[in-house]
Amino acid sequence: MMDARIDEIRKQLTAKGFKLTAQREETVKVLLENEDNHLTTEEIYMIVKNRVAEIGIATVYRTLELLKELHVIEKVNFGDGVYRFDLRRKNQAHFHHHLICTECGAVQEILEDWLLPLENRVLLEFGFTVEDHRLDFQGVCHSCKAKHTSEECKAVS
Amino acid sequence: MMDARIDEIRKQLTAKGFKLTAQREETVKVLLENEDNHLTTEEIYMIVKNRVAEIGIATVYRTLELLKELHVIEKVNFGDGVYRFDLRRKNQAHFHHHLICTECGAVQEILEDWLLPLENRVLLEFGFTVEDHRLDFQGVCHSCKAKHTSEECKAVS
DNA sequence: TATTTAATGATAATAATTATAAATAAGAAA
DNA sequence: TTTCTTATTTATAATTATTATCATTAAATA
Repeated sequence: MMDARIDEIRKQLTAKGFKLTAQREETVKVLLENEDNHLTTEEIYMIVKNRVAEIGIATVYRTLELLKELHVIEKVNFGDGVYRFDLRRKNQAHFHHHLICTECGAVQEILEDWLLPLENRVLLEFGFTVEDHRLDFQGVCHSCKAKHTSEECKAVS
Repeated sequence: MMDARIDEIRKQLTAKGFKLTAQREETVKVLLENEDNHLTTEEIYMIVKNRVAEIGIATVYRTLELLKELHVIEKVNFGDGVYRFDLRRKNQAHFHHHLICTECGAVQEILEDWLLPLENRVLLEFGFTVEDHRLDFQGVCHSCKAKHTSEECKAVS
């Protein structure tokens, strides 16, 4: 299944005259293995370097930039000063939504697209044709709330 | 009206033991005068410097950080590598939505809050309590589309 | 007025990213 | 296969945005 995805990306690259080098392939693999995380360039570089020791960080930067151009990945910024990368899942045109916990920093994803009605409204009210979107919610996640209540219980007892 | 807004901010500051210095006041004024733009720290610094020549950029950074803490402004990142600042309008609890044109770069705002139903859904389905949100749409704005059609007309004639 | 504390400006330091240039690898042409 | 051309990489320098430091200044308080 991962091989199929890599082949697909190879085709996308060669179609535009690029090559899937060993460095690029390893970077793609790291992204595929971490589909649920949002890794920074640095983090991706560290993992890739363990496998292809002679890789330079500039190559990782370039590869990520290239994959972004091909819409294989998304470059996101949750406001903590670094860019993170997020694989666009197969058969999923839209960029998924995020629930960012302001207490523990956990990022949960909503895979379903909740914005189609709003995009229609944007077209009608503003004459703006939406090509992509981004929706993040900041707040307190389920487990942090659970932590609070248990702490309150302790405080009372 | 601007003075009233500044007074309000002064109160917020003094309530927390901070002062509204001349530098801070001038920075706030620039933000108020540019409510519809999303200025970078550098841009804000340049404008303020024209009025208070001896101000240093570190002060602008610090002031913006402080205003962010007080929820007077929002720090946003549209993915172009710099942070921009956006004044939270009076009587408007939520952070407004953005329509970002990928052709001309214009950023239009939706002031109305369209996300309340979705925030309720997030609570029900994920047990996640939303404190804030961010919604950006990328696409083609009305005037860029108009440009296209006129160019197509020229091409035909 | 003297004293304490907050805030500032100048500048150094850091962190992330991008540019450069020489070396290497890969594919196409001979 | 060998040569030629081009893409890609590595290592490193340069750049950019941001943060930290620290001496100085301004403001508030006793």
